[in-house]
Amino acid sequence: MSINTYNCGSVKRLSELFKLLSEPNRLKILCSLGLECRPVSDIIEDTGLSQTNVSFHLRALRESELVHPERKGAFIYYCLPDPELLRLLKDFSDWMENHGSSNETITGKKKAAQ
Amino acid sequence: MSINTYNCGSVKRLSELFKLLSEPNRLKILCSLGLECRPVSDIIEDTGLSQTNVSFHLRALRESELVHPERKGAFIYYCLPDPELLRLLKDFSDWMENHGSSNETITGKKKAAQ
DNA sequence: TACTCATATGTGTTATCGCTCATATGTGGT
DNA sequence: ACCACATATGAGCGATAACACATATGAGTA
Repeated sequence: MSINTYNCGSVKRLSELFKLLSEPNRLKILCSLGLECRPVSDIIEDTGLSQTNVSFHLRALRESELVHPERKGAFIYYCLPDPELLRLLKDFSDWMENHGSSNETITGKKKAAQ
Repeated sequence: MSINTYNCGSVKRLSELFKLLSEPNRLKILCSLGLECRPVSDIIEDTGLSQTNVSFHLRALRESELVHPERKGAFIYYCLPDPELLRLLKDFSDWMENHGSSNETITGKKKAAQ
């Protein structure tokens, strides 16, 4: 057992978290946010997504508290309440690179190495 | 920039990885695998999923090289080629706990464990 | 008050996903 | 060769997700 059984109790919640991160545009939004709080308009410009779409994804992120809104006048600034999340994303990203097996890529994009 | 811009180049691939992990049953399968190589029959018993369903998910995991099959007689053993993945999962799981915000739980369903 | 800008929300459409059923493939034993 | 068992695969169905459109809310300003 030990690490084998792993934390399978929280699989449900864990999968919900991953589901949130499994949407490229939502990831983009999180990345665009980075460590700063930014108004939606910035995110829109940054990601190139439609206003509706950004708002749509922000809702999902907000409801699971991955981001958190702050009014400032007419603008609403979104922040990552826990920037540690970025580190986790980076860990995964790095792992993917080294995983070497390489082409995760369903998209057919192949990369040289690390 | 720095961590802000993050690795937004590989957002696509990262999201694909997360999509794989966003399915509770796929997560269960990975957990059930743990560090050992195990035949499909074990996974089926362990997870309580149907044979077809397990096979279905194994295909997805296999095709992205998150697991890797090894024939042994009539049986096919599946392994995690890179157990580091389990650590990443654990990191996320831990983060979720501490994230405190608590109820990720979009479904509103609160669960102790099982 | 009315008008503008920033953002959110409800509805409907389309695509994708997870699952199951039935069946196929592959392996070992007789 | 046949049979039993382990696993994989393809087709089809129902649920859900992402998106756009139109519209609503809410803040600021005049």
